[in-house]
Amino acid sequence: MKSRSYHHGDLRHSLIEMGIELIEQEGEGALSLRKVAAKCGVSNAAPYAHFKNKDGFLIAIQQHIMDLFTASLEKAFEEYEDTDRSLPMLGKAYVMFFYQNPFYYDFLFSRKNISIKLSSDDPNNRDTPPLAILKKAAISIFRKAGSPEKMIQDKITAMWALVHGLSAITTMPNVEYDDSWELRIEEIIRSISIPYV
Amino acid sequence: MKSRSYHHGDLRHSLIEMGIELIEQEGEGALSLRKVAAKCGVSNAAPYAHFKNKDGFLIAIQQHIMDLFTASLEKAFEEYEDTDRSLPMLGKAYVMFFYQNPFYYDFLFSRKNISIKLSSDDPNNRDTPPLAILKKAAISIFRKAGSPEKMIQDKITAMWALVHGLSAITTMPNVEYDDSWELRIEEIIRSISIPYV
DNA sequence: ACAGGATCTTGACAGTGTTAAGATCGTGTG
DNA sequence: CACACGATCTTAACACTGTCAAGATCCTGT
Repeated sequence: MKSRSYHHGDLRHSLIEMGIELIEQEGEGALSLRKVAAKCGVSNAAPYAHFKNKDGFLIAIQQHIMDLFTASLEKAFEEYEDTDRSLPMLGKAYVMFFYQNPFYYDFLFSRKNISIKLSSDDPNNRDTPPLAILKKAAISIFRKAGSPEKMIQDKITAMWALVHGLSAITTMPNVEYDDSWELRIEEIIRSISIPYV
Repeated sequence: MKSRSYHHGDLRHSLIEMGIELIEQEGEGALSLRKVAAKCGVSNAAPYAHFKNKDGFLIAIQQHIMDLFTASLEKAFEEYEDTDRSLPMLGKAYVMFFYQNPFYYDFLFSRKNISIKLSSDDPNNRDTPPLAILKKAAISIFRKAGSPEKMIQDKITAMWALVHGLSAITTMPNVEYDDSWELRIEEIIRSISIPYV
């Protein structure tokens, strides 16, 4: 933590924080390793001691945002667990996380080449935490409602697509919303999920 | 069209085509104005006679892809007009367009700063053609089915979010699909839209 | 105490977007 | 038909970027 010594002390975290700050202020296009390094009072090549290259740095930021996303969904899951609103509220949390931080959505899903996976390709079907939480809640609800087992997969996918699509739409520039958008989100999700419950 | 003269003859179109080709071959990260110019046998600064800057070039590519998207939806709309499958099939066309060209999805929706709008912010509510077609078909179906007028807006948004979300999900890397994904798309859309029809 | 690894700096290179200045071409106007 | 003017293209340069090699500095375990 000493700031005047040769070694920074906490450079990795500082770089990530300053990187996010820079993107929020000037947009992702203005992000450069050199600028972030300068913001941390450190030289050009210093970041290369902590990240393989710029993509590695971006992936670290994505991971950081993904952790925030996970925490946000977990909180909503616990709050409404075993409630009749559990699924709509979880979906709303999914959408609101990005609605309130549009840059998070862009940054998490806009760079296909390096983006971390939401759904996994390993044979054990181990999804990323956010998706796993959503699926878990959905399965529970749909089973309880007596949905035919063979349709549950499609319903889960539909539920995921709905909230992900709402996230995409609500973070688009220049999309118009007549009413309070936040209130409508819950109704929209409910209008889809209710028939299943 | 003469290729050896000082003037290229059709540089603007060539740049766009070569740009798309380059992205498809080497990824969007490898796209540079200089490389595209070279591919067209033209010098560094030549593109600046046709586009204000790189963003202008990217916007032109987006516009080109948007035209393809519009044509694709219009075709599906005409094919299934006044059918009981019109809305699911239109939704499927929406998803399949991007599923079959994942790079189109990225390029159209991944760059918030410059992306052309799907929904418009002008008071006349004039949406972009693809969205307008989808809304038109949805309104017609929902009205015919006797949906309460004040819920139609939410249902349309849900429909849009569903197909847009499916597009996002199916173009993600490393998302696993057990069965033939194309067939499932129709069922997923139907499972949502049927209750309304 | 000190060797070795982690961290950081300096300096350099190739590639990029962009602009200014000027060369070449085509085309409408007299 | 001439020719001036605008559209198109080239050359040359600038600042900025990602990245790496070589070396300086610091920390930590033994």
